[in-house]
Amino acid sequence: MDQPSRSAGTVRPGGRTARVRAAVLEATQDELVERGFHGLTMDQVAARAGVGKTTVYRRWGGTPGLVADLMNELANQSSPHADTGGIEGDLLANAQSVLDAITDGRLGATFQAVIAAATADEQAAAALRTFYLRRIEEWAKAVDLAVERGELPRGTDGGEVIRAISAPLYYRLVVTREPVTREDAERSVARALAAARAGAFVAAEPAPAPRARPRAHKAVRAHPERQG
Amino acid sequence: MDQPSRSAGTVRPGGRTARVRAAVLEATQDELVERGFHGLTMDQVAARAGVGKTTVYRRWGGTPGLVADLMNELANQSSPHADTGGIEGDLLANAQSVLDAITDGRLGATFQAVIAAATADEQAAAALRTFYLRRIEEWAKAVDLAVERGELPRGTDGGEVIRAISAPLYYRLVVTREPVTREDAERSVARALAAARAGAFVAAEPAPAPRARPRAHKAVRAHPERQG
DNA sequence: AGACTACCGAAACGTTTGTCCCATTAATGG
DNA sequence: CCATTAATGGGACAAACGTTTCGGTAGTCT
Repeated sequence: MDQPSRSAGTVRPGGRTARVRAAVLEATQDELVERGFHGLTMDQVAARAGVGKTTVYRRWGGTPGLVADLMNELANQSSPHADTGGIEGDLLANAQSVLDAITDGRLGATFQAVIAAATADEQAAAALRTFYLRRIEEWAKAVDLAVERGELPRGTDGGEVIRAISAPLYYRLVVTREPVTREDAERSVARALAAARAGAFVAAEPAPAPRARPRAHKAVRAHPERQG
Repeated sequence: MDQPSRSAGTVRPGGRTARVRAAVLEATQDELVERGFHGLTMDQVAARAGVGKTTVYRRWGGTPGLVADLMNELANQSSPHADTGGIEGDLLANAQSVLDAITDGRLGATFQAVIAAATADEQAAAALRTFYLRRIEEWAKAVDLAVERGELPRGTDGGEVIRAISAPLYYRLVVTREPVTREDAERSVARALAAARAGAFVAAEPAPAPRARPRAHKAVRAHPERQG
């Protein structure tokens, strides 16, 4: 939200500023791995980065600002969706990357920290939301391709399929706080795929004819013959 | 973990102690509604409850302890699973109760606070885990009944179905931080149900014969002929 | 009713956290 | 290479936080 990465107008993005930012973000990540978000202190980060405490407060405001900036940094490094040629392979790749983001030591600590920070700070929440909406949008393309290949019903909402795969993993991470395993990821894919094939991810109401809307109260069913 | 509700051995659960606890927990909830977990301070809670700051520190230790105790209190008030006669109605009731727990002002603030607290404190995490595992276990019965009625494939994992319904809602709440609506809840039920009917929630490997294990890599399929 | 004692509460205390001031450093532009 | 000035860094400062002490209040038991 501020000017951590690149400032407006007539400032100097030159060497020192960038160097300080890199050192601070790296120190932040180290601290997150060792102590988690609640154990993150501005003082400690400044000391570890070898910069003045004042500087860290001035540029990031507080620990939520630090993790938010870190998240924005990760957002710039996000990779494109997989394209294995089949929808199951793509979705498994997606689930695997979610699993990494959760369980991998350094990366996992960062993501969990941002989730924690987002519960307390709107800036961190915005960074989190932006990151995931962008990520969902990217991976939704894989689903769209599968629809075009005829692997999934026409009209399937790609973004929702991607969410459906991530959701159970985050549920275990944040709500029930159980360990999240590779098997969980595979099951998640299998289930989302089963629902998608059954047409449960086809948008309910395109509403072109506003006449006697079909209140689907029993279950949502696929209509593959509808021309998208 | 301490002795908030009822102490061990030769203590006095008498009037005053219970009165103090009630006042403190209510003040805690009020503060959570107004300021959220990160704005919760022991000082403020004590003042609002009209009790001494020392007392709150002594009995609850810190703000995570407060929300953990609050969660334990809610756990005691949890209601049994719905039984509408059909699995879809039951699952919709479940989704609705999750939705309430998330969006309802007072209740929602409490649950979100516990989720936030759990990211920082093991005591709060334990309270959260216990609450949800118990809740899942309770609602899984509704799925089991549906299996017995023949509405779902034999061997369907009830707990996993219940998780699958809650997961997308919490995902929106905690990760993408989008508003969670009634439509989200209904969609969640429809999708979980579609996957369940397709047999995607049938346990993959009962593994009685450890010979040449069937690596199900294509998709998980139902085996309704297995004798439970 | 009276003694016992578990529990509570007000205030003082040391520690941690965040802010401010001002001298110093080092990019930038000529 | 030098002047300019954005940005940094150390240290002093105020506020918030959590802990400790000790006197007071009110259940509990006989």
